[in-house]
Amino acid sequence: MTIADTNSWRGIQAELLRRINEREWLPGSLVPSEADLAIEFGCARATVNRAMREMADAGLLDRKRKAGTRVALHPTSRVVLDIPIIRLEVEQRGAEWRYSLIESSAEPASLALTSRLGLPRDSEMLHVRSLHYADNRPFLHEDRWINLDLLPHVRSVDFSAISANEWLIQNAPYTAGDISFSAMGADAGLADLLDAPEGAALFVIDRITWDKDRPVTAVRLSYAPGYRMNTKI
Amino acid sequence: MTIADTNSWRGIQAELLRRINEREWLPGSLVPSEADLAIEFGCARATVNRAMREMADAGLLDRKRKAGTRVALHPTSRVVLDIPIIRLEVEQRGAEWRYSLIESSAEPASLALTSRLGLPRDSEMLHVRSLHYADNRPFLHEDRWINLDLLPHVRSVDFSAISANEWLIQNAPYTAGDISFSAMGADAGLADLLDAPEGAALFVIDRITWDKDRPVTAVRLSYAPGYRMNTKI
DNA sequence: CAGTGGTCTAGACCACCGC
DNA sequence: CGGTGGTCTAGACCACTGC
Repeated sequence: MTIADTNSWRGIQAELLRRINEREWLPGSLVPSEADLAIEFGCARATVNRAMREMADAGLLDRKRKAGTRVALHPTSRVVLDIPIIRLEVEQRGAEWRYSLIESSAEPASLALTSRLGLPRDSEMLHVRSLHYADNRPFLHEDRWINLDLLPHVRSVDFSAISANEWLIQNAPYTAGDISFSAMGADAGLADLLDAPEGAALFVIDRITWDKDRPVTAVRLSYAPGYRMNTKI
Repeated sequence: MTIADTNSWRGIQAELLRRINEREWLPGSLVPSEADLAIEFGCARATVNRAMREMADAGLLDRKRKAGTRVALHPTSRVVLDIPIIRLEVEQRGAEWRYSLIESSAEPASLALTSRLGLPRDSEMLHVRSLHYADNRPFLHEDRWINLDLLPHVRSVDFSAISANEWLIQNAPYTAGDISFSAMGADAGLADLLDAPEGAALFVIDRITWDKDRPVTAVRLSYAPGYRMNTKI
């Protein structure tokens, strides 16, 4: 009974998921050791490990050496978001992408920004603001600051021909990033640009990327009203 | 040269990441086969596979049998969000969590909802609305519909003693879910509940969970203004 | 100390698919 | 056909940690 269809790691994982979902293994309870499960399923321990490691990564199992493996008490759902290049995001929605540069100029960055990035105060950064359109309707406003120390040659890039979003992804690798999602009311300027009423609720993504502790770019994406970011668990 | 610090899979992965980040391997280019890399690093092929599989999962590499492994052309950044129980989310912020039930009653669900869930029209569902507080200030409004066909005994649960959020996580397993994030202006009712001005921009999470194609629950979480959801890449 | 998970190995077979 | 990644095995050593 409860024989996995196959003794592949996927089959074993499915069986383990079933036991958790059907409350055969209760939250918080200790589950058999890898070695025991390997015997039960008639496979190598590495195969059981492969199945269980993913479940532990996903937060479904808590594993500790010597203490063994337990079914997680508070299974936090883990959501994976893919954040593509904006052009591709628009095109994947079946819309025509268009892009328009508003402003690109080197300016001293605000104290709030430089301190957040760990740069000297009054550092000069390249400030690029642009609008992305989907089928000729404003889709999002991209407000970006680029670290000129790290990318000096960015001064000569023509951001009316390629979006900063796309240029950076192709030319400025990063090793880490902070992202936050929030909602914000549109101020007068944004409302005008996005063709929305002032105060309209906008979905906002703030992102800072780093290349080994050196900041690359800080960007705020403000989506036109009605935008939804969808995914599955 | 370019010797990995160790021949552990993490060391190898770090070295591969370095080669990609430093443009030693260009986007779109073919990288050596697992077997060749195993020889180069002096380790087993499985160890190289372990390192590369994660990078492929993360979208950094494109792998195909026979065709080999290439550096991804459009590295879409993949973001992982952990969505915990609301009580824990509040407590992790160092605030005191409090909860208050607004309403819990069985009602026929709207046509929009039943069709979305694939239930017969006018199906009766349990409608639970409640407020979560952080340090006595409104934190979020939870507006939930629960499938009474799937969970008939939920009628007798006292949702003034335990939040629907927490009860469901502990008692109603699911196998899949759809999530969407958006921004919404507060209507009069929400504004009043969340102690916010009418029209204030709210961060909203809509989630539907399924247990093998049967809907479990649909919920909308409307966060009080100022909420940010943070994560790292 | 001893049991558990974390990792690595050397080898093997297979599925896929470009050639 | 043959090269590549996907997976599985049997075994091994080790790190961690509860007892």
